[in-house]
Amino acid sequence: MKIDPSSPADLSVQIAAAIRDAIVSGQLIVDQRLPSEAELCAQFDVGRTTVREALKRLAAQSLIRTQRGATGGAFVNRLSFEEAYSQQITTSTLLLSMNAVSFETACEARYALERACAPLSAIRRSADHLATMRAEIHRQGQPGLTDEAFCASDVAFHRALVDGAGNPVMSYQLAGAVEAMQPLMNMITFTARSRERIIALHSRIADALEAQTAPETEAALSELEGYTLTLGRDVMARRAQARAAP
Amino acid sequence: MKIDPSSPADLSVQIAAAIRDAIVSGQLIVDQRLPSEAELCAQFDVGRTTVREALKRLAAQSLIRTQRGATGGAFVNRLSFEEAYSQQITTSTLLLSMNAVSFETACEARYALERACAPLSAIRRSADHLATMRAEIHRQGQPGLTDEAFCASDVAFHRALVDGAGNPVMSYQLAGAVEAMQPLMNMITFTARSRERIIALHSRIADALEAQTAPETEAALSELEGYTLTLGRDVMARRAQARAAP
DNA sequence: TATCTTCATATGTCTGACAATTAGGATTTG
DNA sequence: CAAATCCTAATTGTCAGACATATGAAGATA
Repeated sequence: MKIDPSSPADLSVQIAAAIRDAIVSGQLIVDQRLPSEAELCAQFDVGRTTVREALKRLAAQSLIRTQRGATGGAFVNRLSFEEAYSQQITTSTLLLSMNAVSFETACEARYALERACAPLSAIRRSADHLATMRAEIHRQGQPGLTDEAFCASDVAFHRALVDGAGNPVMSYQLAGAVEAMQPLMNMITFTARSRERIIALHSRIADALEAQTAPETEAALSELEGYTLTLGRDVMARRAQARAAP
Repeated sequence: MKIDPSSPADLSVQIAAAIRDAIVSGQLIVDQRLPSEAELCAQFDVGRTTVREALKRLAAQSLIRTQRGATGGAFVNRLSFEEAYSQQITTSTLLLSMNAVSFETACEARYALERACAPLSAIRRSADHLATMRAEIHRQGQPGLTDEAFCASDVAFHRALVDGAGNPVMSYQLAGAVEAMQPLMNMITFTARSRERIIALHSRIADALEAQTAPETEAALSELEGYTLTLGRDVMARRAQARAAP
């Protein structure tokens, strides 16, 4: 692990990159302790501030964790699925909010990915997953439910569908789609949507999964996509109209 | 934006979280300049070290960028698709290498997601995408190609398929699947695979996309999945045998 | 043996200093 | 006057040293 003090890049960036490479390439393995800050200072011939900033960069990416005290230090962190989920959700949320992604594009991606779970979920969904879905459907039907709560329940429903596929890698990959895009869509469509219709489609999905019929699940998801898309376009059109004649 | 000095959490973590929240919630918008380090020190009533570590954490997540000089400072960064791609690839790679994900699980997720692109790609793939795929197929057939180069070409081929869907959100979501899992699979199967067979399947996929027939594309992908799975199992079995009788 | 104390070690934070970079204004020069 | 140059102020990057805080381990004590 070496750095170039004459490089224009910040030293802390270079040090972080060097350590990251060592982790990714397997030179440093999970739970292994990194040298102490003082040792890293000596190794890279830099001040402690610089080493610390490099370590904070890595900590921000969940690559390491630090512990204070006598036997403390920085340790290579086992990246858990949970941490990866939440990172993906933040990244997806920002990506969508900062890049002018059209409603159509986000909607298309979200449902295409979710349909990919349908065949697996139809085979593997457990009673637990079905129970979660039914419970969320029931909650969605309760009068007086706020829009926020309905949206959260909506996310939980789709989450159960995705998790039903019993593939943690897919659940991770879809975290962004479900937990970042769904709220975004809800935010756009909540004024216009019919809860009844959504609940009916959710029920159809749950029924299809219970019957383990993948094509029907996919069909219901496609219909939900179509409905969401129509809603989105309606809202957009209304907004454009409002802007044109205020 | 407030922090709690009596909290057990590190101050720099709290400050980073406060600023992150402000960005995600839209209080700070893209390209907006954050207060200078000195101002942030005063605002949070902490030392400059602490503020700087917080800013480095955010920089590591591409949430801000910093610039030196008179009109410099920290600015809210527009998270580009490219940055998001590379973050996803690193995360996916680590997630797979650190969490004992079975070959079957990774393979299943990867092809399920890629099949989700097939219908869109069959409709939208441009001549460019087809040309890329054909070029990669040609390269894959050249004798003397190293395993690394074959793997890279393999990734490029699948990447073109995914990009052919013309949906940047899907391309982003699939970056991890293609660029992290594909190399992993190649690493496992390269000793046993038949390049001819893979090339034949790639050609079948390219033909199907050229003819814009989604089902045939999906079928070819499924066959590729099946072949990859068989290979993986063979290799695993051979390894187990080698361990049992060395 | 069980509990308490002390200590060494490590990270977390603060202060002050200086270096490096950069934009913009002031000054000099043709 | 215009252009080039220099100067200056603002800002981040790095460093050194100090102290605060947390924590495990060894030693002292009941």
